[in-house]
Amino acid sequence: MFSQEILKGTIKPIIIKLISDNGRMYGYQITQRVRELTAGSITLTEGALYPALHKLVADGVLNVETEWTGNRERKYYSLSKGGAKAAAAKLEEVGESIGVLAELFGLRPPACGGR
Amino acid sequence: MFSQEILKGTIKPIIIKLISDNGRMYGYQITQRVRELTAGSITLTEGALYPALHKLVADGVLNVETEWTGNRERKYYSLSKGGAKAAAAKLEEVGESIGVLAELFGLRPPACGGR
DNA sequence: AAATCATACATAATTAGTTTATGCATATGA
DNA sequence: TCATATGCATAAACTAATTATGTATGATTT
Repeated sequence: MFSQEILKGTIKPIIIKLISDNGRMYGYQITQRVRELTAGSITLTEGALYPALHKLVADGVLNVETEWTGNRERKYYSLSKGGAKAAAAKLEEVGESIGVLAELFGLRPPACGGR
Repeated sequence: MFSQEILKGTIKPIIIKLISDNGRMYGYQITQRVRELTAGSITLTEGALYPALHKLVADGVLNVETEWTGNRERKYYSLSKGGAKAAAAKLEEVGESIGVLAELFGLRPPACGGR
């Protein structure tokens, strides 16, 4: 069982990670992809997702382009030029942080040669 | 650089982990131990720590005993009888969650034989 | 002697982030 | 026709953390 409380503070990094990997994505797609990648463990709610996306745009990290497929609106997000550097730094920071937590909680078997 | 935002939602599990490992600890000691174990990466602020401790007591997870060493007050916390089971479950949940995040962020080299 | 730091507790106001609930709109399948 | 899926969005309520204080003692530094 995934602990949703751990998710706090990770939504923006998750968005950045997915967009970094896929070039550009739209909101609904992000929720589906996260569900897929985590085998249902993580569910991003709209109430958390959309404000986070808007904030990333406001902060200049992401760009938005609105497109219409048939009669349906989609807002594609991608890393802004300036945002790409910030995003990479952020991801590294998050990686380190997760590593620290993993170690603190004894989740890194030393035999495995932790990174 | 550790991202404090990742810390959100992990304070109570961290407390539980340390007390599980050490039997009983007092607040200030927990802050010092966490700093030590994480080589300064994680700093628990009092404003987050004490309310969390009080809540764990209120929830019946922890017991408190007040002691005096010289003229200084210490409140030792330990797992309550009922809390031990809940604590173990919580720690497993957190372990899984960190694992899911690690995988999502690509922090688990498959060569290492993910868990 | 005074100031600063370490130990040790605590709370209150503010800020931030999430959940829950709701809303709009189109398309599809039961 | 009603539920489900797609796709966006926001607002109220809740939870949790930061920041800023506050009390008090002991040790160390200036």
